[in-house]
Amino acid sequence: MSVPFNRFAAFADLTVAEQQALQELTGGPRFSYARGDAIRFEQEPVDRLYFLVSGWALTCGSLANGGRQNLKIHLPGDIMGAPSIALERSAEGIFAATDVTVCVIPLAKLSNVFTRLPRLAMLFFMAAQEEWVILMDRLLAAGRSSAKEALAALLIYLHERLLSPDKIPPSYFFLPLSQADIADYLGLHVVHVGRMFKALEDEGLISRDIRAVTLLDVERLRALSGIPARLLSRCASWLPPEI
Amino acid sequence: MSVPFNRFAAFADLTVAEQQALQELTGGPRFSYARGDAIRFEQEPVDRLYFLVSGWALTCGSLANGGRQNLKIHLPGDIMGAPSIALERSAEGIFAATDVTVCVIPLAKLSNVFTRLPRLAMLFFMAAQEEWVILMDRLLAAGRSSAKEALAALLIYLHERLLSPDKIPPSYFFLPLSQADIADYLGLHVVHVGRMFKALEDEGLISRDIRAVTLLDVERLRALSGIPARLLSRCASWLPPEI
DNA sequence: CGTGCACTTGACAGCTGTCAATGCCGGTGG
DNA sequence: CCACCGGCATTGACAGCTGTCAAGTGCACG
Repeated sequence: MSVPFNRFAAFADLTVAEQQALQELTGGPRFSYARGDAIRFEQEPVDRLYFLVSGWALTCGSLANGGRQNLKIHLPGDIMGAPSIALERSAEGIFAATDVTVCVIPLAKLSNVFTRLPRLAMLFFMAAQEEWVILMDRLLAAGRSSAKEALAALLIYLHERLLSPDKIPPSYFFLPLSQADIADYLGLHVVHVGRMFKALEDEGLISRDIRAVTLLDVERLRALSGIPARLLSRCASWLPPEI
Repeated sequence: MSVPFNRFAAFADLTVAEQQALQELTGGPRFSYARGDAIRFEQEPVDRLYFLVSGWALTCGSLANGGRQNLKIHLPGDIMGAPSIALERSAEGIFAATDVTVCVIPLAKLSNVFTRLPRLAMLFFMAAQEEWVILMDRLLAAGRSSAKEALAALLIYLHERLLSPDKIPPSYFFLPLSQADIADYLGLHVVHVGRMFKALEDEGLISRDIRAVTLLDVERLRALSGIPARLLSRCASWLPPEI
């Protein structure tokens, strides 16, 4: 069972050679981690990427004063660890939010793809830019929204990401993150995350189960978050030619 | 007079072909904008990048509730507008913080570089990842720091960026941003930015002039910010071969 | 049945937002 | 040369959101 690179297919229909190259990148041996384990710490030397095969993972940064923040929630099919390839030592740690399986991608293999398949290289570049936009929306939510709006933005974001594999929006979805995880994601404190969950529930926007949530009014939640829906570029005319 | 791509040279020594390609990318006609002008609005179609030849510019995002945030401060030599190449319509606006000169880079030219020069393509990819790390540090500063710490982080960031061209740290530097600009950058409000400037001044960490600032104790400011210094990867062994 | 983790609730403090008034400075026009 | 004006920075008072601390509940697990 292989996990698709949904992200790249969103930008363009992949050629056979490109699909094969991605298969090869993510075809290496699998490694398992238990919930809470570190997949990579901060300040480690950088020589690889990680492909998340199953489970949820968190990319996490920390501050000298002890503050930490979850920067990205990874779902199966995500590539992890890319931001640090520009650095001597990794800036972000990667942790298993549930039990996970990952596959290691040596950076030399990535270079090989850039050399052989320019169009795929451009898709990697575009995916990196998309990540910047996602983080930009995070910064907007953190800096210019209330805690409740930021939580709404997180729920909408997860809703959209979980929607993509089969195009059926699961307004009920599994949410294996603890409130502490979410607090670290939103830059809030655990107690306040609990208050905001309760506020959204009291307003009839969501309902909650054990480690799961139902969005009762997606559009009202989206409006509350204030983040516009982003439409990905598809088959741009300026992409490098297929090989 | 040409403005160098300092960023790429930081990752590897460029070949003649790579230098020529960059010259060509940034060799197009210049356009001038006055302080405050929009270079590109949000929600515009995306078919180009911008190269900042002179002056300071701001990349800015906005929220449905009217909140806006400056996401990136651009100095001469920066490429602007890249994040939106993954999108149908631009997510970020670009504005002139001072009078500026820019050069337009059609995306087709960028694709051409990816096709011809895989190693340079990888350097573009690494630069994109570096931008993510910078934004990640922003998010840490916004979410897990006090307003004073976040302002210290901004001053340290500018100090390091202004240092790079000639390696002489100008602890006194020109700061052409208004307090309103800085408030939008930090996710604070103008009045509070003024309070924090005054606090840093009262503590002997900085002194201020008209649109300029002096860092009186860089190391204490850095410690206050809590952001570690990042060491860029240089001449990584896994880079694609030179052409 | 005891332990530990996660979540909930309440009270209170503090940081930051908000509003309003003032002052400074440069530019403009008479 | 002087008066006026707009943009920007400063200051003060106050409110509100979020942080902080502490205690209590419920559930999973051994």
